[in-house]
Amino acid sequence: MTDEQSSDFIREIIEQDIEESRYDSRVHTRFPPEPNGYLHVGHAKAVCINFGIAEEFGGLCNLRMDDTDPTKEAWEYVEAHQRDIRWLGFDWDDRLFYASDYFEQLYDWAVELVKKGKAYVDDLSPEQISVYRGDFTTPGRDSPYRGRTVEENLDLFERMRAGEFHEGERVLRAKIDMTHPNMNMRDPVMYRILHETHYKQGDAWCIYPTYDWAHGQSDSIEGITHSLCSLEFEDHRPLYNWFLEQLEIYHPRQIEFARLNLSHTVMSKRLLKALVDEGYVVGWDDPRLPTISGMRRRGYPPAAIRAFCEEIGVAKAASLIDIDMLEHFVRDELNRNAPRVMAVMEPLRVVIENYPEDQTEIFEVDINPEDPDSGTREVPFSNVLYIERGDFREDPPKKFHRLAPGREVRLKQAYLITCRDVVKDQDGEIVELRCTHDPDTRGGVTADGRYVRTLHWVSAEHALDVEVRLYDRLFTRADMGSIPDDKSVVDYLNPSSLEVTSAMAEPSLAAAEPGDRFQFYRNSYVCVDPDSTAERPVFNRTVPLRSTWAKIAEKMT
RNA sequence: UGGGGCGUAGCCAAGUGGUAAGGCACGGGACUUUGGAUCCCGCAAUCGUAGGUUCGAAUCCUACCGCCCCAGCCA
Repeated sequence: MTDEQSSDFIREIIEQDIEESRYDSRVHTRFPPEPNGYLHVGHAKAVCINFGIAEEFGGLCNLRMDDTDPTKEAWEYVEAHQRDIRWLGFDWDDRLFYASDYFEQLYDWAVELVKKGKAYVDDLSPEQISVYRGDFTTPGRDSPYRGRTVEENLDLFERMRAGEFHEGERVLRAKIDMTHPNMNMRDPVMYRILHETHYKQGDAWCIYPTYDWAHGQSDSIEGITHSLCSLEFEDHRPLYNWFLEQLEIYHPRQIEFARLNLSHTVMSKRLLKALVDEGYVVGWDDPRLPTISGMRRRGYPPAAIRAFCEEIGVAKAASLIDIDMLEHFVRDELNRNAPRVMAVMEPLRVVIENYPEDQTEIFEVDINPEDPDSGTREVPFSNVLYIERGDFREDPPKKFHRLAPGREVRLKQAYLITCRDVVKDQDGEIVELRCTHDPDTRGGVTADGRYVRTLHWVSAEHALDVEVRLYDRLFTRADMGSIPDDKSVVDYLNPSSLEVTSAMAEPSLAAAEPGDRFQFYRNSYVCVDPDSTAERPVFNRTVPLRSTWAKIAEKMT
């Protein structure tokens, strides 16, 4: 966003256009979602491209709802889209538009095409239209209604609008070429009859323009210079050009780029909606979903998503990006900004034998060692503590450098302690460690500079019992776009994509608010969930910290 | 099969006739009050294949192969 010199083929085209004073050197883009579901990372990429390019070239980017299908759209989605795009860090000022607000203009233009003999009302059924269209190898045939007079077409089209016909009874079609090798040019449907209430236009209309008829003209109306869209619209470009030429109106330039595919997840609104509707996840904002709202709830910072979108680039090759890449940017951002806090996931009781039983010390612990200006927080210390069970081994393997009988470790910014004894229950289970602390190491400082590992800890009596939701990838398969025909995405759901557990956390966390992000020291980045209450704080694991120890341990087994 | 696109390391991706950037992942080391971070170093590409043009080709030409999209009154 600052000194980016990174470019791509789209930016190059735009630079070229500016140089040639095309569109008076203006740059005006738009992000045109349909309000029929929630936005996901794939949309985030498009948002970053459209808003980002406008920003870079000193231009503007509109937000436009492409709302031409009343059967699928709703205000809920319009609102969610705005919330999500703002959260991502972009702003459209007062330029929120709706394709449905152009319905009247679109209708007038359709009438104009009818008058020019370039559009006609067809009485064929949907099935017949499909048959008449032919296929890849067979040219289409003209509809028997293709030869209607302008007067007849005008009359019929008016009556379509007036509501005289049933759904599916007639459509308005562009009269282009039924034998065209590009299927989109075989007299595409411009209007269909839908006796449906539109979430925004109410019952004002019973004929609705198709996307193909509405999209190009909407861009034209808004004076868009560069209509950036995904690859699948490449073959629609000739059609959009045809409409614009027939209408002799302002002509934006369309450029297509590859949409984003992420490993271990799905990116189609249809599949996401199915997962939500069928209860495989808790909602559109389930932290396991790649939706913007899901990532927000999971704890992904918007800056990380933006950095990710910048890094993956813009190209035309179909790609599948490893989710590790996204997580890298999440960690990168959180490492620099997330306050550190101590929470013990699997508590092992530690008693400091030479520390006064009735004493409590308050230590000032760094909020974020990465950020010298972040200050400190207060953490209470007492003679009974919890440390991570995995930080102790009775019989430590070769490369294990943490606590073990007779060994010394540092408790983060508190004291160095040495393990003196191991207490077990009847089953031989370790239930407690008896340790001593070195009073000369207050704050974790050693006079002789001896090197010991540092552990996180929490005072038992002050600890907060919190819920922690551990998330993992939603699907076990990397490429969900190429599953076998006899399988469904549900077959690849990761059974352990969510595991609910608890932790003993330092008391400062009692003040945490939903949406607050932290690093559970040495463990994970987390984010307070909206389900959180004062009685029961709930944390979502955004992403675990990387761990070379985990790799070593894995190799040893 | 007709049309439209795309093929550069495990995954993204620069490169636009002068001898293959960068990021992710991975491996090693230094440092460390996070086995994190940081810093070094390493890693891997006969540039889909085969021909051709050229002093010189990932870049130009030809053929072939592979992958993606299109036969909604969805967007």
